Amino acid sequence: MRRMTARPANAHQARLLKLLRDGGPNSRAQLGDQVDLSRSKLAVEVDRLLETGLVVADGLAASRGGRRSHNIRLAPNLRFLGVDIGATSVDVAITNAELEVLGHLNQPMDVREGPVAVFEQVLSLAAKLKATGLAEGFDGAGIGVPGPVRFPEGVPVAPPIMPGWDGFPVREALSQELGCPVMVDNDVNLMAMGEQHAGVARSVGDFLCIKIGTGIGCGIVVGGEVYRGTTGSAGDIGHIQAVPDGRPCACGNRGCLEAHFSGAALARDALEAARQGLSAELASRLETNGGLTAVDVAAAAAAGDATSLDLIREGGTRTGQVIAGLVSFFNPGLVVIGGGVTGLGHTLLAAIRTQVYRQSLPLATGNLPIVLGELGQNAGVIGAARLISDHLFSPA
Amino acid sequence: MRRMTARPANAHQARLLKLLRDGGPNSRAQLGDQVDLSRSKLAVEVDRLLETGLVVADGLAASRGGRRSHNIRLAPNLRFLGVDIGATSVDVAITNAELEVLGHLNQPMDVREGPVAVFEQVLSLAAKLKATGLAEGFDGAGIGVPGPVRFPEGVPVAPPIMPGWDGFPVREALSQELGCPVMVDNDVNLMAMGEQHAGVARSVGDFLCIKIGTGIGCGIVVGGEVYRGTTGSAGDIGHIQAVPDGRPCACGNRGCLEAHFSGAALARDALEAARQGLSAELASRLETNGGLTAVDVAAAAAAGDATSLDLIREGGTRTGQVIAGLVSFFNPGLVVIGGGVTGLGHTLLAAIRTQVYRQSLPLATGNLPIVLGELGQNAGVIGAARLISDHLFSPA
DNA sequence: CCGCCTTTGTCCTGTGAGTGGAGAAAGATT
DNA sequence: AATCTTTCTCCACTCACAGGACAAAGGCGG
Repeated sequence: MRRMTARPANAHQARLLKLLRDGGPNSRAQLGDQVDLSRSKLAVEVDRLLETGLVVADGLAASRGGRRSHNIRLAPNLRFLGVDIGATSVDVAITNAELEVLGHLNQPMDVREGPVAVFEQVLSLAAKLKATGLAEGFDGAGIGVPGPVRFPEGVPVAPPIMPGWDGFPVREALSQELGCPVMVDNDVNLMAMGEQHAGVARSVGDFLCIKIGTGIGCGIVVGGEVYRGTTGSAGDIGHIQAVPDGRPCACGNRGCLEAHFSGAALARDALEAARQGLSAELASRLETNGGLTAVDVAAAAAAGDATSLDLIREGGTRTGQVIAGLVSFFNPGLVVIGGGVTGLGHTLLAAIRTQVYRQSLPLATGNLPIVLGELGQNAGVIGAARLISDHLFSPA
Repeated sequence: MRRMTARPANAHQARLLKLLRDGGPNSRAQLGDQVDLSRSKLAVEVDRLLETGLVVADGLAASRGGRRSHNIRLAPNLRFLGVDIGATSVDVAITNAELEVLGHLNQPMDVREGPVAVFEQVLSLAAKLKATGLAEGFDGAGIGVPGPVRFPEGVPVAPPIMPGWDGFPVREALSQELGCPVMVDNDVNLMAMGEQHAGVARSVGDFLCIKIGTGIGCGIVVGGEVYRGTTGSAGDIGHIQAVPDGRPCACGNRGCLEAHFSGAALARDALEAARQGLSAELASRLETNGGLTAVDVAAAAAAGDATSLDLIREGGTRTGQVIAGLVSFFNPGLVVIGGGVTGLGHTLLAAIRTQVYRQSLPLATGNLPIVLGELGQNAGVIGAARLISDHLFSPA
């Protein structure tokens, strides 16, 4: 099947495509209300989009009191692939052009196996999704990796937790395999874009998106655009010092936030607590599973285990301390908390909120919502689809 | 005398005005090289600018191997007023349209006297400069105040150190008095704009500008534009916690950076040291002057006083700790240190650098210059002139 | 000093983007 | 059935802009 080849020829067409992506099928008249073009000009551009096949007619709209308008929508056969590579698992999803998730697969995996092994997994998951009839091919793919990325080239740079990925041409390689355009970004940035597109951060221009998973990272959105920093490492807050002379960290320093609270740190603390006999609940889980993860702590906390609740609260406080500093500095309109340990939920959120509101100045926190992300596992893949669609729906 | 009334009619004219502002007088041909317009179009726009009187002919340019081109420049009688209100002094300067400082006055003063008293001072200083024949009137004014500003309206909001200024219509009032357009911003943001326009930050897109004066603030520049945050309080880093359970701060918390290091904190520490007999140098200065300020500490340190050097080093370390966190988060291409205590100079800078390079990840610090601002007292007023010129040199 | 090349400035025409109005088409309202 | 709304199409007109022809002004070698 022939895939999307056309791109919008000008800014007007790009604008229209994004309106159709974000607002779904729409009548010509409604589009006219949103774009500030004369009717004649609009008709010309819409006709050209129809010619390219990016957009198709979709019946008649309901009347608004007069002649009914014609509906148009993005081509229903367009498909984007969203890939979210985490430290310990990978998510792959297929979306339509409106970025609705049509199918989603998740598989445990270790990034440290290296890019080749991981790519095999990703491609096999993509093939599995395709086999269900959801897609006949991909018009574009977005992919997130858990480390800094040189964005224009789509290449990871010096990623601490993914040895073997440094300099690997992710974009180039995946594009080759899939035969479609690919964009690469940091996983946290994609989560931020996901929540911005379809989650809690709709209509917020400046916000922070804290992702707490195996590590801790922060997506920064300035004026609706992801800010990546000079070398692509912006938002790397896991190694901000949270505790002076605190625990040694893999990075060589002491007291890094990530050493005190993250999925990995939480598992370690829980193991320690179980071994020391501080928590019967955790000890029994350790025995059953032969190991402990953040998920066990979440479950134990939900069952009322005091030790687990304390661990979560203390972690939330540490995280809150760091976030308080960022809030003073950045003055965001919203802070989103997401990532794997979101299962820790409201206990964590409450601890973070308490600390931030206590430590930041009222002017910055006065009207500052701190909320959990609402897309869960979908945030990353939706963000990935959004990334590539933004690229493809821009003038060439 | 008639003042500037015209504004650029379109983006091309705005572009040309800014080129002439930033690059000085220029030939039509050279402008053509920079703007990617056809010669005919360029000629039309330049002619229109000449008609408005914003730019004037300025003789013939040197030959580049053929017919000599005509020079043009911004009208030489255009004047901007730059005002930088600090906590303890006020700077007023007059610039031409190229933002060169033609005259500069500085006067000690206390913001806490309130807006009315301060405005009187500012207007009298402006009048004094005018009286020297530097200007016959002002085409625009920029003004910086030491606290958060609701930027679009030009009104201070909840400024901690300037009671009485909250909600005072600075923009409106000054515009009325001077009879010209006025823009208001935080003093730190203006310092950042100054260093960006004429100082160390030329050609850097993303950078931080730390101003250490009576308090501590940080100007944030993203993609060449000042970032002000959701409520205009971005960069307010003085109350980030630097020392857990540290000194009580005026804001009600403990351990704020500003409570441990700033002009005010340094003076307090020096006084304490002098009284306790820890430093003969400081004690003698105390006796002579009847009080101590950051300037005394700088002088004592320059004279080799160990206690003063220690105070500066410790302050630099604290500041460096906070900056390290910001660097990890923001990944800037440059960090500029400026403000009143820049007299502390390289001792301070060395301590900050040491701490930042020790605590941040190599990817963020790898190629990160940390330097002193090079404009000193001029940074704020140049930034102020830049602010209003950016406004006036944009299409209405 | 003279011819020739280069650069700059001016004039003019062609093109394509875009606007706005007239009127037709299609439906709602009474 | 008559009238009002809304939508769509068509067309003429304006405007921004490019690009070429040509003139003006200078440099340079003989």
